[in-house]
Amino acid sequence: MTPTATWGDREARRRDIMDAGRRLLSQQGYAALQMRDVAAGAGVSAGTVYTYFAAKEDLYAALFVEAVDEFCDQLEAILAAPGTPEQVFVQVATAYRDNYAVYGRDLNIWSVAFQADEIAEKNKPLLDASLRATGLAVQIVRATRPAGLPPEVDDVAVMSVFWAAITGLADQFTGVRGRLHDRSWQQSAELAAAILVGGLRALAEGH
Amino acid sequence: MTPTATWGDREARRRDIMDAGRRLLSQQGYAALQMRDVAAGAGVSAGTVYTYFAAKEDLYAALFVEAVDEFCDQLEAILAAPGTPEQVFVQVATAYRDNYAVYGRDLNIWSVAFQADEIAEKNKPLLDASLRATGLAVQIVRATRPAGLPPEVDDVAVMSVFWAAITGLADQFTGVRGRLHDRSWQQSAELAAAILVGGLRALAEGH
DNA sequence: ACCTGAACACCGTTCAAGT
DNA sequence: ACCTGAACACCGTTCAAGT
Repeated sequence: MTPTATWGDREARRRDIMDAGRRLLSQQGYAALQMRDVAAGAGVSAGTVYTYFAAKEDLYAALFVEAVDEFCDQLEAILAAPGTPEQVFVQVATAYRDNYAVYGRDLNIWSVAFQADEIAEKNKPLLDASLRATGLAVQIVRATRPAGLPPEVDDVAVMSVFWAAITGLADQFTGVRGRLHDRSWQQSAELAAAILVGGLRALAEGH
Repeated sequence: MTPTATWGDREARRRDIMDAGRRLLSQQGYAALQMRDVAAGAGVSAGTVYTYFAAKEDLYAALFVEAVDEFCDQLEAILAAPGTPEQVFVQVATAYRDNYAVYGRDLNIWSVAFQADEIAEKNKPLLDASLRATGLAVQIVRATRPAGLPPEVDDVAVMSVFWAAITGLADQFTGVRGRLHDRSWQQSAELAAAILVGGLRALAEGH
């Protein structure tokens, strides 16, 4: 993780900068992601960072895209070897929580990315990563949903509700509000899985 | 909402400052909550704000406590005239969403409040408001939960899962990610209610 | 006592000058 | 071309000086 780029090697330099940023962000949080420290960590001057990323926000977005892609890889692994719907829920939620701990608090970047009606060219990677994640989530729903659900309860609707529960759980356990009760992550995720999957099953059975 | 305090009236002055802060925060978001603008909005100089709130964070916390208290008032109204569990869920979620739109993105304040093992005296109002909200949420669960749940699925465990879904839904609809699908808030909240309440019922019936 | 506003500290960002 | 680092802009915060 020590900077390795030599003079003029823009590819390695960019990697050094992202490495330095990732280290600050994941170890000390967003407030510690300061451009002077990123520069120092990458072994360059402050001005140089700006020849690689036009703004701090762009550096953050690049790191976020990287994290979303890793999360997507985990989703693909889960999709490749699915267990029961309950097990899949807990696996997805756990994978998400680890990302959320680092990036969840500052999702404002999403609003930046989608602010313009036309997606700016530089935001394309962010959009692509987001679409990949959404597509995989829908596939997972499709692979695990019970038969017999009413037609208005389609894959996207189910995903939306399950996704809400997953992000909400991750928030409880990465923030400090988790301390308001003493259940473990595993217990909470399993209970959520039991309630959500059971509720979906009940809907399918026409209760 | 125009400043009204006269020289030396600390109570009215404090109200003017909070009014100015609340207006900036709710209309333009956290990034617009700048101390110089708060001061100007309250008709005082920048330095004066600091004789009422030791730091920007304390002003934010005071506004947040105010919002939590209003939310608690809404919870009490729901508790006083409960409908079906599904209806209660949608009512609570909707009340929460409106708060979340303004304060949800910057819940970091919670971590500040609970960081010390001993709660600092100045954070007591924040703690009190938080405990009031938690207590009401548990009461609502108690009033609406089905009979026959296994003993480990107690009120707090249920609240935790339902709360996760509510915060997650609010996040979907106040952020821009909501655009990833086109369901309305009402539709999404009702589906979540049907799944969660149905799942809890299934657990109680021993499925 | 209460209030002002210039000044300080900090951090994102720029740009003239170096190699 | 690539890189440096001093300088600028902005915003939270302080404090000597006013009333």
